[in-house]
Amino acid sequence: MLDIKFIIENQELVKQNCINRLSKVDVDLLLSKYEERLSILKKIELLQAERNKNSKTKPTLEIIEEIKKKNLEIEELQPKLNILESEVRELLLQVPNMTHKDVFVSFNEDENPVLEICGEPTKFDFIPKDHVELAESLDLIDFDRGTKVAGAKFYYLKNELALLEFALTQYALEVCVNRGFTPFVTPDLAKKEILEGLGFQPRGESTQIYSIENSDLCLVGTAEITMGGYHANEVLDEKILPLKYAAVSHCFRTEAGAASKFSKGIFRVHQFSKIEMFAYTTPETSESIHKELLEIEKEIFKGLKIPFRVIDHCTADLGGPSIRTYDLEAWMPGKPKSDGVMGNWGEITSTSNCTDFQARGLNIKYKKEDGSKEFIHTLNGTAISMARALICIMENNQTKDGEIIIPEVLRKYLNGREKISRK
RNA sequence: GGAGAGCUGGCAGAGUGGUCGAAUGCGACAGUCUUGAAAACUGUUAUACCGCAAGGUAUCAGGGGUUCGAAUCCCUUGCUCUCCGCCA
Repeated sequence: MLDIKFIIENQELVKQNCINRLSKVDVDLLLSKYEERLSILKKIELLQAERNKNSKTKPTLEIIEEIKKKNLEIEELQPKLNILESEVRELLLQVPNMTHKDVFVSFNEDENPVLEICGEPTKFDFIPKDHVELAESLDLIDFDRGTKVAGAKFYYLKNELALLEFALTQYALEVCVNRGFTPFVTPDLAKKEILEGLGFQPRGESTQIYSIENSDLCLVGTAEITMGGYHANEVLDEKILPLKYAAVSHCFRTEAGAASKFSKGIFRVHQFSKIEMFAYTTPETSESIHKELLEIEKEIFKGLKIPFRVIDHCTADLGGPSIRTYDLEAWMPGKPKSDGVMGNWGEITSTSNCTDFQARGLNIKYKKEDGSKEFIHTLNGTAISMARALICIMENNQTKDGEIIIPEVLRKYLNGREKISRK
């Protein structure tokens, strides 16, 4: 969340930022609720001060009566304060982070500037199949039984694809560890308060988050949640920064209302595995760490020899906590363009600089050399997201004979196998 | 899953109804002494919010209750530890 004082002092900037980011939050309402809250708080504190003066030692009957009166007044105001406090929090959680000055302002979320293209869209001298067809003919994914057992948008990975997921995990984890990241396997569930602190909205109609009934737990949509929550309510010594983590987790998303022909197969599913990078840094270094996260993402996909491009989210497409987000979009020969022609770029990674937005929500500070404390900066980035990486490999590496060439860097994890072929 | 014991400041640990936001020790920081260091001595040392300030309010795991007054009593949730059972 943003600092309420910052919002008060920069009302116009904040409002314009909300407009640029297509956020509908009512900043004026937030400010007036905050003011109202403050005036009631002051009244209560004054009454408490008056009351406390007389309750240090055993009071006379007269004074007891007086204290009782004050307490009644306080009890009357207290519920009002509680309501206002939760209303203020509710509104504050909806205000997006400020935006990096270099981010393209657009109200159209399809206008993300392309920064770079690495490799060229794969060319075939035959008509390429999409990953669903490939998976069917090679017996790599069982959609029907996934649906039977868990419902639509669940699937079983089978045979070489199941092995490939673990090979990808090993490969990406190795890249991260070589770059000084600490590897983790995290819980797949987390408390609502952690999600909220990080800027996720587990409640509401259009939430992407699964909640566990009769508990305050949610299924995580990304290990960003568990790694961001990792240091909640801690003060970290500046000397140990930056902290760089690479976390393996399952990810669960409701994908409410997301069904379409553009999300065929395992492109958009309710569950997948992912390695997420997460970094805690000082404000001075967060921007360079952000670049580093992007570089690692590129290294991982260059290593797999998958063509991709880098996009820089425009304001309309930025998530709430982020001031800037870069995505890698890989070439997916089986993904249709909006006009129906096969072959399109599809999102495979995303890296965001959340500055102190999440740290404020979870109260994570760092201690400087002079002893002062400040909110830390947090960043996250996808090292590899399995379902989508598998799509890339299947579709880009297919042969005329319907086989799939296994990327060289993965072969050592698969007993040296070079391709997946029909049985 | 059963039975029991706990949860207090950076740590250890006192405090069982009234100047307690909390003794004491350790640690940390600053100073004195010293060529320097150690030792010794002196002082400082939780957080958030309100306020220009003086100062005020809240916080002793979380929530609720009893009371004029709660770290202290009651209820409840969470967590930790010990023992038993079960289990990958």
